[in-house]
Amino acid sequence: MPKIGMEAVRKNALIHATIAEIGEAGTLEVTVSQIARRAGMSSALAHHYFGSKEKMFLETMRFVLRQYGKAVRSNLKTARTPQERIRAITDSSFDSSQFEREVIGAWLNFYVRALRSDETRRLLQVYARRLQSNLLFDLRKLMDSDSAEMAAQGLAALIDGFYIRAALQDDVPDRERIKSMVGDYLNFWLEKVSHG
Amino acid sequence: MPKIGMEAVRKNALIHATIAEIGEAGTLEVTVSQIARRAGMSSALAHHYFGSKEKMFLETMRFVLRQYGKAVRSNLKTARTPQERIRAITDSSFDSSQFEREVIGAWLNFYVRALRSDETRRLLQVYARRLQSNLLFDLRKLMDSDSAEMAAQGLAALIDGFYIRAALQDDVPDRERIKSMVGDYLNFWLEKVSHG
Amino acid sequence: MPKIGMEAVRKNALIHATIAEIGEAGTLEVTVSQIARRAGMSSALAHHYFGSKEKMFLETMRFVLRQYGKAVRSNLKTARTPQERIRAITDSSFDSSQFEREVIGAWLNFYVRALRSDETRRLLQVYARRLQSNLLFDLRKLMDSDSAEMAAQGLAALIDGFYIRAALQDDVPDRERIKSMVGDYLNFWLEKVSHG
Amino acid sequence: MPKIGMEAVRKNALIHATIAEIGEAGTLEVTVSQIARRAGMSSALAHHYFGSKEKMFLETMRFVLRQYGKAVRSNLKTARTPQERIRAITDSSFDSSQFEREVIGAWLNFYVRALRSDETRRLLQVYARRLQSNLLFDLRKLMDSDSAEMAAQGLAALIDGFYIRAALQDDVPDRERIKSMVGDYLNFWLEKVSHG
DNA sequence: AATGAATGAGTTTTCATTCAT
DNA sequence: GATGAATGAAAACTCATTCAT
Repeated sequence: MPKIGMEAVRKNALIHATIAEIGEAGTLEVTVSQIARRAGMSSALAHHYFGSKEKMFLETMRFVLRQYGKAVRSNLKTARTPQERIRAITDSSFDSSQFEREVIGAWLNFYVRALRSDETRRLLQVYARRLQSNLLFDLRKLMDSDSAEMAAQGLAALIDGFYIRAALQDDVPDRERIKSMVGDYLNFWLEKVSHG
Repeated sequence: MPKIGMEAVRKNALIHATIAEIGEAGTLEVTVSQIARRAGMSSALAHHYFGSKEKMFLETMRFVLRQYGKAVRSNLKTARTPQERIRAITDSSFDSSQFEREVIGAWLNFYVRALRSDETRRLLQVYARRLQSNLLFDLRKLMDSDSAEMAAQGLAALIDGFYIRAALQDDVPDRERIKSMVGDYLNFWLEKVSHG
Repeated sequence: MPKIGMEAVRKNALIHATIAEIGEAGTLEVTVSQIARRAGMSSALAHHYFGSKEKMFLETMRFVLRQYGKAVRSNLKTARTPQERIRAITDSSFDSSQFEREVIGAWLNFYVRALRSDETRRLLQVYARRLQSNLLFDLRKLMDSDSAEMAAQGLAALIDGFYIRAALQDDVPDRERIKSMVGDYLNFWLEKVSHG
Repeated sequence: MPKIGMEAVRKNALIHATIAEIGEAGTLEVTVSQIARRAGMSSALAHHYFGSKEKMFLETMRFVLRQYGKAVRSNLKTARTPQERIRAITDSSFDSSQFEREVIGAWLNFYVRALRSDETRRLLQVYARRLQSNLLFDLRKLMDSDSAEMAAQGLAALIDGFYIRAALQDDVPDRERIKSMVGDYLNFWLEKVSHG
């Protein structure tokens, strides 16, 4: 077993600490010192590895997005029909790994940072578009292109909406309920295009 | 050039400057100085009138919520059937006054502040619940209570989702398109309960 | 009855408000605004009449010192023997008008201000010396000059000590007890010089 | 040029700078920046080490009280009789280390802060009571309990009075003179109870 | 590699003071 | 005479970042 370089270990620890700190502190205004302390090192070392707070947050974001990508790919493995594939994609946002308070906090953080950080926004959009095009690919097999476009937009909005409400409000349906409601929305579209 | 009755004028100017600054600067981390400068006064005066940054933001939030409440009430005036009333309520979020980039930025600011400020969260929840109960009141006339509950949750999530996407992404449907998609979602529910 | 000029009325109100504010707030860091509000006027008017906070405090100090002077003179009226005169002087510091929490607070304020304000220190010293020379005048009739000097110093220190302790500590003897202890101290000196 | 173990060094420097600044500047309204500059560092570092101005002042107070405690204990070492012990205690306040203008300024600062800071008052009272009970312990061996109580109160007031006068006035007896006058006061009491 | 030490730049907040009316 | 309006200057405090070791 090759010894893992300290760099990777440290960066990893900091990324997880960033997510944990945002989630636990319940605020996006976390300091580098807080994060570093949680990761068991000095803030100076955090800077040493990441160069800046901004870059550390970006790496954390990449990590979270990668996790999400993995969840999607994993769910897609057993999906056969287009419908199953769409469900696999939409369900991924509410997998337990994605739907933990901490991860939701991290996502919200990215959303807010994206308001002013070009790089954050770019990163977020790359993933958003990839998700959209995946959805579209399968939706188009089930309906006309215009409908597919709208269904994709609607699905994405519904997912984001449930996500943000989970972060900010109390009386929100649980994971399974949400998944089934998103599934219903997809069915609505399928029925609409078949009956219409 | 001091004049009488400036308090209302100044407070108003500061509230609008807060919204404008958040919207234009594209960040939620605005300082009192920035806002005061935009409103054409010193930061000391802003503190003089509001007491603290927190209170200034709370007042701004109340203003935005009041604006939203007005939009809802105005739209409800011509609504006759439950269906029309529901449409009136959901459409209000996408009225031009609500759907400007600056106002969306302000809303996002409140969402994020609600993460740690009890008073902000309370204020937001008061409005959210009022909205929910209004929707439920009319939805229950059209479907069973369980369905109404879910439809209300779904509508709220869809609205929030479109809202946040409008703030953060580029390729988002325009206002009218969104309104019609939210309307479609309502129709889905109405058909479901009538056919089911 | 000639109408008293507003200036005198206002100044008087501000001086009393200064004393009251220091006494009640229990701190020396009172603001001009607080004082002016208590006196029922704007802080701007306070500045109009006094020119500056410093000057307002100096006037207040003069007032308190004048009150003290009056108390001394009043007590001296009925005093016949040197001993009675000395008692009259020392007792004055503990007259009810002088020994109220508010007045003690004001005195303490002057002591502290005297640390950096030359004019305050000068004012305080003028009164202190006048008091000392009054005491000395009578003490010298009862003892040699050196003893008189020391007795005067000791009496003054004892008075100041009880005064500051009354402001800062809880378990301090009451007024009458203090008067009698100061009287005892004087008697000690008288006995010392007669027996020695 | 960072070195290890600087915390103790820096804190120490800041404590001494606090005392020096109060003493030399001749005012109690010293800023953290002034103190930090005198101690040769940035105000940020002062905050880093002490957390707040309040805490820095409290630490300084503890230091001064500790110094005073040391002086008392040192003086008590050679004291054999109750009378000698009392003298040892009362003399300690006028040891050169305690009676420097700067230290007196620091004490006065604490007195004033005690007006509003609960923790400061508590700290001050702890020491005051310890001193009182030490005095009482020995005084009771020499006189009845009531007299001992009064003698202790009188001694404390006399000490405080000389102390504050030394801080604020010019024509005050020197250290040795004061010590002997306090000693005289004790003797007065001893004679009183033996002759009375 | 790792960190304690250190700070500059910036944030909110306070307040004595000034001024037009 | 009186005040609301307004501000500059300064306060305490925070934090990302740098650096010597």
